[in-house]
Order: sequence, then C-alpha cells, then structure tokens
Amino acid sequence: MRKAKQDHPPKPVGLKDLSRYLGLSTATISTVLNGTRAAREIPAATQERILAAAEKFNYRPNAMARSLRGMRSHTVGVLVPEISEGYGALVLGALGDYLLSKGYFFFVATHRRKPELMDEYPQLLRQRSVEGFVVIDTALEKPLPLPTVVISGHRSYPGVTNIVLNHDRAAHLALEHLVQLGHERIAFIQGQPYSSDSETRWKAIERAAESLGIVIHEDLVVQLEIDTFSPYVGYPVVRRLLQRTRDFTALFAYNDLSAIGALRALRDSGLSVPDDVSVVGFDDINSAAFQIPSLTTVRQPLDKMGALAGEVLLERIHGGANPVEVTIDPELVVRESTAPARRRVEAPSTLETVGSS
Amino acid sequence: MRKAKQDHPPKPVGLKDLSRYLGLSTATISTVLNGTRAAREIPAATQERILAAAEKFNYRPNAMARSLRGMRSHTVGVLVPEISEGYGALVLGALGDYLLSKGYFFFVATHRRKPELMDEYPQLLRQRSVEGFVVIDTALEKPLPLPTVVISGHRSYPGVTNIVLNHDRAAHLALEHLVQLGHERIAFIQGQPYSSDSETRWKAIERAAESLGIVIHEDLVVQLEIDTFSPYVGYPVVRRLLQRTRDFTALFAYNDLSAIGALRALRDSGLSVPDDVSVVGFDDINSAAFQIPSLTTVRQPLDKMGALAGEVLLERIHGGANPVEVTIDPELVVRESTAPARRRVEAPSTLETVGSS
DNA sequence: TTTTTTAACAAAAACGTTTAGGTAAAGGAG
DNA sequence: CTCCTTTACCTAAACGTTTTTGTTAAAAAA
Repeated sequence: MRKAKQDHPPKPVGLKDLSRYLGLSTATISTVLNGTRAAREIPAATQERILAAAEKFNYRPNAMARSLRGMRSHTVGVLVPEISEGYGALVLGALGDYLLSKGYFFFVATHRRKPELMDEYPQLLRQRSVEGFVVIDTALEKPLPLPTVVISGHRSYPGVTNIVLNHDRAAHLALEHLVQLGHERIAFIQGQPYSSDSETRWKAIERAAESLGIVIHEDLVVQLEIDTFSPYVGYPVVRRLLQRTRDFTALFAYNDLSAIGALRALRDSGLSVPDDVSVVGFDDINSAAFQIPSLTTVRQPLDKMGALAGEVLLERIHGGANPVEVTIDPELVVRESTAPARRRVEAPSTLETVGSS
Repeated sequence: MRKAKQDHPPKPVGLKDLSRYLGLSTATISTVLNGTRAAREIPAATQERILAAAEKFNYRPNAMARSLRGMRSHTVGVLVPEISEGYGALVLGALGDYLLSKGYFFFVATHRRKPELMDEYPQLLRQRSVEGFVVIDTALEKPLPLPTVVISGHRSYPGVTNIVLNHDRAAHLALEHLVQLGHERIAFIQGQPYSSDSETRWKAIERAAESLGIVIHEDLVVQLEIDTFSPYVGYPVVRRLLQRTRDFTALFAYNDLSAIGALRALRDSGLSVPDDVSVVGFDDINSAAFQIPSLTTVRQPLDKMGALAGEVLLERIHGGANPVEVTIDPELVVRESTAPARRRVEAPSTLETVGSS
C-alpha cells in the first residue's frame, strides 16, 4: 500500500515550460502575453505561436510570483466581526461580488470582537500583501497602514473613508411614521455598546424625536447586551421592559434581529402586534418581510453599501479620490407590524404629572 | 496641491533591512527567526540580538515571497454559490474561524451558480496558489486538481472528501414525529433541482415514508424553483399547492427558509399553523426559533460541518488521511409549528376510493 | 609546527514572474 | 565594403524569502 501521497497534483505549466517548448525566452513570452508596449516589436506570427501555446497548455501565470515582482497583489483584506446571518453576510456578499468582478480576491478575517485579533489580523493581512482594507461594523482603534474603507464607521482618520447611513433621515422616517399613526409613548431598544452604529443612531433618534415633539422617556429605553446573531438578542430586554411597564404603544428596535426577538417577547407577554404595540425594525433583512406579522422597518441598503465600499476602495488603491465620508439614504418599508395607536393618551398618565397639575 | 498620492504607506521592513542593521546575512537571520535546525549553530547571544531587532522593527516576513520560495501558501479556496443569510453564511463562518485558528487564510469565490464562473474560479484560485478547496452546496462537474472537501456533495470523485448529513436519519426523525402526532396526509416541498441536497434528501424521505407506512401523494409534492435567500422562495409554491388542494395536515419543507415562506402562505390562505397544518423545516437557522409560531425543524449542524470541512482539508493537505465521506447526524428540534393532526382521516376521502368501494 | 575539527556565519541559488537594457543579424545608405 | 538602422529577440536583475552549500578564523589535536 502506498502512502497517502499518491496523486500529487499535476504541476502547473510555467513560463519556463513554454519557453522550452517554443524556443523563446521567458521575457518574450511574458511581454506578448501581457500585451505590453514592448510586444509590438514581436512579429504577428510569433505572437500567434505564443498565444497558441499558452492556450494549448492552459498556461496561468503564478499570481504570487507576479505579485512579488510587480508589488501589486490584487487582493484586499476584509475585517468583520463574524460571518453570519444578517448584517455582515449581506454586506460581505455584495462587497465580494464587486471585488471579484473587478479581478480582486479578498481575505476575510473574523475578529469576533476580540481586541487581540483586531490588532493582529490587520498585520497578518498586510503580510499577505493586501492592497487595502474594508472594515465592517468594527470600531477602529487606529488608522490602518493602507487604503481603508469603513462601513458604518463613525470616527474620522486621515486616509480612511467612512461609508455611513444617513441616520438622521432614518430616525426621522421611523418616528414620523409612528407619530402619524398617533403614537406618543414610544419604547426604544438601543444597540450594544460595541456595535458601531449604536451611538450615532441613538443621537439621531434623539434629534428626530426632538424635532417631532416626541418625549423620550428614560424608563422606556433598554439596551441590547448579548452578542449573538440570533433574534434572541432582543428577547430578554423586552421581557424585562414589559415587566417594568406596559405604558407604551410602539417600539423602535435597534435592528430587525432584535425586533424579531421583541415580537416574540411581546407575544409571550400576551400583547398583540400591532394591536397593542407597533414595532419598527431596522435593516430590512431578508426575513423581515416574512415575520408574522411582517415587520415595518427602516431599510438599510446593505448590498449597495458593500458594493460601494469595494468601489471606493479600488478607486483609492488606484490613486483616485479619497472621500472622507459617503452617505447612503435609508428607506422606510411599512408592513404589518405598525398600526394606529391603540388608544390616544388624551389625559396625561398619572406619574408624569404628579407635581405639575 | 499635491496629487492624491500623498501618504504612501510606509514600506514594511524586510530581511535586508535587518541584515543591514545587524551586520548579519539574511540567511542567518532567517534561520534564527524560523528556528530551523541550522539555527542551533548560532550562539545564543546572536540569536537574542536578532530576535530583539525583529521585535524592534516589527519585522513580518512577506508571505508572497515565502510562499513563492517554499511552495506552500497557507491559503485555501472556498467555492460557494453566494454569501448570504442562512446556509452558506453559517457554514462559511465556522469554516473561516477554524482555518484562521490554524493560521490559514482563505479566498471566497461566489459563483452564483453560473457555470462559467464555476469553471473559472477554481482556475483563478489555483493561480493564487491555494493549497486546497472547500466547496459548499455546489455540484462539482469534475474533480479539482487539489485536495478538496465538498460540503453536502453527493458525487464521488477520487481524492474528494464529502461531508454529508445523515439524510436517512433526518427524514426519519421528521416523519416519525409527524406520524406520532397522527398525521397521515403530508405535503412536501422539494429543493431546487440545483441545490446539492435536493435529490439525496428526497430519496431519503421516500425511504423513511416507506418504512413508516406513509404514502406520498404526488399531488401533495411541490418543488422550489426560484433562487433566492429570502423566505419568499417557499411562498408561491405553497400558495399554488393550497389552491389545488387543502387535503393535508402537515407540510415538510426543504429548508427553514421555504418553511418560513410556507408559514406566511398558509396564513394568507386562512389556515392556522399548527391547528390546521403542522409545518416542519430543515436546517434550524437562527431565526427558526423566533418565527411565530416557532418552527419545528431538523437541525443540521452547519457550524460543525464547516469546521469539520476545514479540519479534514488541512489534514489532507498535510498528507494525512483522505476519507471518501464523513457523515454528520441531524437532530429534531420540536417547537410550536407542529401539533396533533386536526382530524383523523378515518373515512377515506372521496376521490381516493371512487373505484374500489 | 602542521593538520584537523569546530564554531559562526556568508554566498548563492531558487521560487516564477516582469522589465530595463542589451545584442546579433539582416537590410539599407553611402 | 563599411556604417547605421531596424528587427526580433535575449540576458540579467529584481521582488523577499528559504535553504543548501560553502568559507573563514580560531581552537584542538597530532
């Protein structure tokens, strides 16, 4: 019995093999195949011969050798908390497709929010000669040493382009919708502290609330804590909220995932959506439209953001423009989970007005 | 005003820089840093000096040069229909984490089921010196020229390891559960023709049905057609099924996505789950537990399958064992979407028995 | 004293390309 | 017949490593 080494992969044919076969130098072959300026000095007949041979032996230049020599790898590094359902996957998918379509490959490094990995991976990627970085949903501690595009990044660094949603518009769309339905007491789920949009989005919500005349009641605000890509993320916080108070008619969640968890929590607490409570999500992940009730949500064009990140990065790599920030507009998608407020709170509720009446 | 080229990334320090700094040859430094056998001839003092300098200048060996020389790239290629919610993302996530933990990076190529890309990408990846392939949910037309692990592959090729779910057990678990609940007339959603598990799973279902004494009625079988990662995939087929007949008490979907679409279709047709129809999904994606009603499903340990694929591939790359197939066991997760059959079909329904009574 | 051994490192080739700078042969001008 | 151009290539260096095979000076042995 042979050892497992039996079928060594056939060695790919290299320039040297072609050189031997054609009786030409590797230099000549290389220039012809690359169609460089120097190739014009090679007669058509020879060029044909070279092309034919390359075709015949299915010659593919070794990318490492080429990169080493030419100092461009046609590779970018992508830094992401994790590849999973929802946010990351949608962005990564569109980004990947764009990069591939432009002849770039990409390394994905999932740091799982561990600081040591977030430090280490950019270095490892650099070692691998990536030409730039795309950073997804990750708060950069310092600028990276190569062209960088951050999706949902909110810190400014020189040489770093941020791709961000127009959060003010997003918050306004959602709250305006709720106000138009007659909601006044609205509960909020804030994002996890480490999620890169949490703070920015909350500030936008505060501004939108102000401009729409909505009061944000502190006891109606809860914050996500656990780090999971299951809707469970939103379940316990909403359960706890409901134990404390039920004096609200609408809930604006940090994202669809937590909104879906909230749907379940509301139901488990005997409340009906949207009859008792309207729920608005954020992102419009694929399954949002298929919840029962289907989820009203602020759509974040994650696919566009991913593709745009790729576009901007390649532009930068090729020495082009270097915008500090690119803003994308959200869109409100109204579905079944929002409805007119159950009861107009005509009279102020007891607690609020104890001192002032 | 300068052109956009202003801040050229600082050139990484190389072996030559260290060589100049230390007054030692690159050969010596390399051997010491790599701790090769030859390094034992270098006195401890010198070694210290070298290590210290490497540390000081944060020397990182250029991976392309190293690969070119050593002919090992510590890179694998992953071929996947697309990065998206559900199946692909879960597998890819676990696979990626495993590979990274072992010091391997990976290129992801998303072929979107286009034949020309499925042909082209393996070649491009090979050019990039990957050491092996992981193929996810993709029917290979021919074996690839490097160690390959296929997740949910059902064709056998020499040198290709298939990681497959025990579909017979999966089918049996689901159908047995339904039978125990008293279901006799069961509808089925088959997978898309190109989905690599479709055929295998269906055959397993036929065997399980046979062994449990369930008759599969042709008019209760529909097949997924469209290629999307939205639950919509299951919606139209179930709507059509319901227009044709409502004479069934349970539905076994190809996957959770289509099951979720089915939930919506059933509701839109005025049927209640699980009171009128019980629904069983497949995969146990994160959101399955958070549907309303939550979805009974056959859990496929996609994360384990991804990690296992990585493990087997690296084993193979290092010249180790080369199993033809590795089987993984599914698990039934019972939730709210299944319940005892609405009505025992005591008397045969009219159509069935016209000729025989 | 001469030869051998050992310690400590250096030189150079190799990996597969690309590219700047040749050069031999053929053709034309004088 | 000599000199210059042009044509059609080739040589060699370079990219940053790793690794095989030296090389040199000093120490040990004869």
